[in-house]
Amino acid sequence: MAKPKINTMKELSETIGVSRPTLSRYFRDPSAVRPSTSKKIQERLTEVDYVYNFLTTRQNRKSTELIGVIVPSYKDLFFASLIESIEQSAREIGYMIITQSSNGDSGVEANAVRKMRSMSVDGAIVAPIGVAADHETFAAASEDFPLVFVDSRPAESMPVADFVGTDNTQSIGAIVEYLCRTGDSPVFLGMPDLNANAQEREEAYRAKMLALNHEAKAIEPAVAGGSWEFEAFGYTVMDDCFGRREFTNSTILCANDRVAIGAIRAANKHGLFPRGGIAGGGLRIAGHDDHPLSQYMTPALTTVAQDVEGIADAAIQLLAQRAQGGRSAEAVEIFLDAAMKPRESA
Amino acid sequence: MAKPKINTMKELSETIGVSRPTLSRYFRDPSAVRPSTSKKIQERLTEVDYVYNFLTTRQNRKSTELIGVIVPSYKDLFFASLIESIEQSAREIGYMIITQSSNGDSGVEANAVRKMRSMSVDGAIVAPIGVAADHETFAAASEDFPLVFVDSRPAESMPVADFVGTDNTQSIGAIVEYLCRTGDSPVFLGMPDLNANAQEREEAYRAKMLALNHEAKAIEPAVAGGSWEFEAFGYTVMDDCFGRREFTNSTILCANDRVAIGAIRAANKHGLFPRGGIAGGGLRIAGHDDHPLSQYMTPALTTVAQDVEGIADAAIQLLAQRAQGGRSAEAVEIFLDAAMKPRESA
DNA sequence: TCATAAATTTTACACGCGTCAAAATCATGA
DNA sequence: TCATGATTTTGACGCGTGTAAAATTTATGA
Repeated sequence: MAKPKINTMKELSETIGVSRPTLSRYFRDPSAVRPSTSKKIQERLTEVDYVYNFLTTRQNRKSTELIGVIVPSYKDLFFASLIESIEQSAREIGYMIITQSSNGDSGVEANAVRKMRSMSVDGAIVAPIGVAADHETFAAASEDFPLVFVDSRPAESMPVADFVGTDNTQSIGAIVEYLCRTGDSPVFLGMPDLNANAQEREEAYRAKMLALNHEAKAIEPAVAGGSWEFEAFGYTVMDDCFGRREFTNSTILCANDRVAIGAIRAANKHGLFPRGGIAGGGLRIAGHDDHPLSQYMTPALTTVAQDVEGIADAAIQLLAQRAQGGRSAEAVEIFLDAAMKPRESA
Repeated sequence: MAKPKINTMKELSETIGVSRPTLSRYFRDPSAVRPSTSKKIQERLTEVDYVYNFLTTRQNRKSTELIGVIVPSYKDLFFASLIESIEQSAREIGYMIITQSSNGDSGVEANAVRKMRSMSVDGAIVAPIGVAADHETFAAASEDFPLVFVDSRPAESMPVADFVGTDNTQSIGAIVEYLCRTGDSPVFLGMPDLNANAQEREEAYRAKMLALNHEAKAIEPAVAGGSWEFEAFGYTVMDDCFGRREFTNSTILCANDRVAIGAIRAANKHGLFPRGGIAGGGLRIAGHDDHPLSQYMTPALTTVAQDVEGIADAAIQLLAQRAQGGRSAEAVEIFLDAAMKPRESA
């Protein structure tokens, strides 16, 4: 009972009985043709199986309505959430996203950017590797289409590098303030130095500690963590510390939730969390991001929630503006606030 | 110090000093032109900034070297792992993947399939919603290109529906056998009835229990779980049970790790896991999939690991074969084994 | 009813690249 | 040096669709 398959617009125009360009106009805007024609097309369309050819339609349009998205990894629920939100926001304005993972590798990232160029995307949203990124590739790309960085900024600045992300000063400030208010002042456990957030968050921590008149202290990882396996990093570093009975009674602020999840695992292995929940004093662990699973940890992870939807939305909006309004304006940087999520772990 | 920007192949051919078709041949196969010409092109190419036009090149090739991937959600590390592996495997054979999330909605899924058709992909890998899928859309798509289902099969069968996934009978069988051997026989906690795995795994559980001469028992969820928020489902159901002091001493086999993570959280909330780890008797919880975070739970989750890379690889290979060898052959179904991951929780 | 303006449809060409047949170039041996 | 065959390059056309300009139809008003 399959409908007859129509492959080209020309075929379709013949079976419907209008000229091909009329069809083209109809697809772009059904109200751009005479109502009677529009109705006729609409009716016949339900009786056949026709799908437009994406490649050829985009070839000739000024806009491809494609948006490129590049993230360091899919296997990170923060980025996964971001992609899902971006896809959502894009869908709403009729855009399609092309996603590529850079696998934490600047070479792969550069290839991904080049692929975006080859696909003539209208714009790209990039969560950059950060360290050792290929700036020339980014610069060349930003000649072709607007580029919006999210989550973190590349190490060196770009020509017109728009950015949308969380205000680390605000988010880290909020949780440092919370931790100081509710118990011991925190020590900081960073994350592998892979993007700007690693440093920015540590600096934000130090600044807030200074402002609150506490001494800042960062845990020096015994292992050199150059990988994106944050949980393993957090676990290994803290397992090592706890094994030496260091920090077993501290408040530990982790640079992100994935590190914190590893740290919690280490703490539980060493039996450092009392059964009845945290009861003033003792080990506390806090994170950053509000990773979807952080509330399922035991103890449930206290953290600050990034406004993922807000970031996705702002990035898409920014891209849309750039696409229309010309590219001359200054670089825009949008910093969104994060919200405290006090739970059990601190 | 930016290299001069070249937009079209024609421009490029003029600046290099060869004809455009020669360039075309060079890009398809550098050895297809005279060595001296090849060398000349190669050298000049490093001095300019030229990116091929993806849309137009694919328009005229017999193969677009595009593979569509549709998953129910990005925010599920199993699917995220799958996508990452597929992207990897595809990259190795020079293919690019186009990913779309169906958001657990069959309407969105159907749109995604149509988008794949419009993009003239060479094939598509689909982790289907399963229940209430739009079969007509799938059937129409499979006329255009080979379709491989992964993870689960759609409720009704397709014309030629290739499938690659885990052998639930083997995987569930293995963990049921393990659980029975090491302690009490398990009760089964399913997952929301969203795809074929939900039922298949319960049936596999019942079959194995029967074979081992144990009585099968499934926990009846008090809540109707129709969403993909598996952790919330597992938590809610078990929190309810534990609140009534039911199953507090049982061995619970969950249909997947995300459900198990929720269940573990509930158990910890009710203080059901002894501090020193599981010591014969008492509550045990096991999962299925080997979710990347399952080893960071407390207790670390005992589970069976799906061979994600194997699935991705097999799916890509299958697609490649179908693309070359014609579409006449029978439907292929590949079932991969899963590997026991005994950890602390059972 | 007819001229004229407004709206719609069609004709014709463009887009950037793949590809084939024909032309040009090259290497080889007498 | 020249004819011959092999290889490489080029000219020309096609892909499916967008789009501007021309042609046609429809609507308006006297």
